[in-house]
Amino acid sequence: MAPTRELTKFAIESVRDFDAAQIFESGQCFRFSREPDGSYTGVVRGCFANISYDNEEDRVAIWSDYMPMSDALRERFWRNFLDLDRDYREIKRALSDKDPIMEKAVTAGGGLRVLNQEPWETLISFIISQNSNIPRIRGCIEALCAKFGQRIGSFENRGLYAFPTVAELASANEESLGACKLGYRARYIAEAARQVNIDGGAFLDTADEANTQKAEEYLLSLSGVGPKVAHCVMLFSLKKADIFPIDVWIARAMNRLYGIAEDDHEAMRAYAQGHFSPWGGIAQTYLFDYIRRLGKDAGA
DNA sequence: GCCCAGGAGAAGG
DNA sequence: CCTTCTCATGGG
Repeated sequence: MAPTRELTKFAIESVRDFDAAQIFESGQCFRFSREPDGSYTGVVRGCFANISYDNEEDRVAIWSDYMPMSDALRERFWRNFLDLDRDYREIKRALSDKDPIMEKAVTAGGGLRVLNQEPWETLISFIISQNSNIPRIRGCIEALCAKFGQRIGSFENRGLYAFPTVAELASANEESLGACKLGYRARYIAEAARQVNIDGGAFLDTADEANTQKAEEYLLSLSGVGPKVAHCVMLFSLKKADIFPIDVWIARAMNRLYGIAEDDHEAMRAYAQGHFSPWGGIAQTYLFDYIRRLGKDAGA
């Protein structure tokens, strides 16, 4: 990629099991866009970044805004975001051994990884996601960032904005939120922002491995957050790799591929717990990708 | 125009 | 506890 603003390059070597398109178009994140050269640009914790992968050199290249930190911390930052410290080769092997369906899913989406995103952004993004579709969710989030987030410059004629902070959304009124085409979700977001603003949302920054129960309980207490949204926040931003979020696509996959009744989410969760643990959440990511490849009519 | 979307909340049984 | 209805909107 030809940098058109003051960007610095950072490379991470010896990375395998990585496919930028699979990762950034998997529906786990909504702020990355594909560039003509196949790289992906987005904003991570207020930092603009363009991320690409060289399949022959096993190298991830990241062009980003200047980051005021040592190279060691910078590497840790991106390794954490991209989940590079997890051995997906081993996880894929373990999941493939479980059953032939998962083996196919893992083979098809072999470059997927579960990103470690910023919890607040993940929370709001998945409140928006309910009963919507991915292109529209992306549009709503970009509108929200442009209207309430801090401007951090531009890239290729597009304005760049940080995701709005808790305080920025807590002080927004419902009508101005409505301008982002959020529909009935505008109230959920206004209320959730005020709740988190008051209680500090402490857990959102301190993902305690032993605190899964408390994290879920807290999330479910927020406006507009039910089981599915809570589980997505836990999996995609709180490092809960064994959590198995169930949406319409996963329900479809568990029905068509595993023969479980499409409305029996409890049976699906039990099956996941029994067969995919401790990688239920990662298995879910492969399955989500796989059933969408097959199409909604697959196996019907 | 019609159906659907990475659901949640409230009401009613 | 469970089932059903409603919510606002745009992408395909």
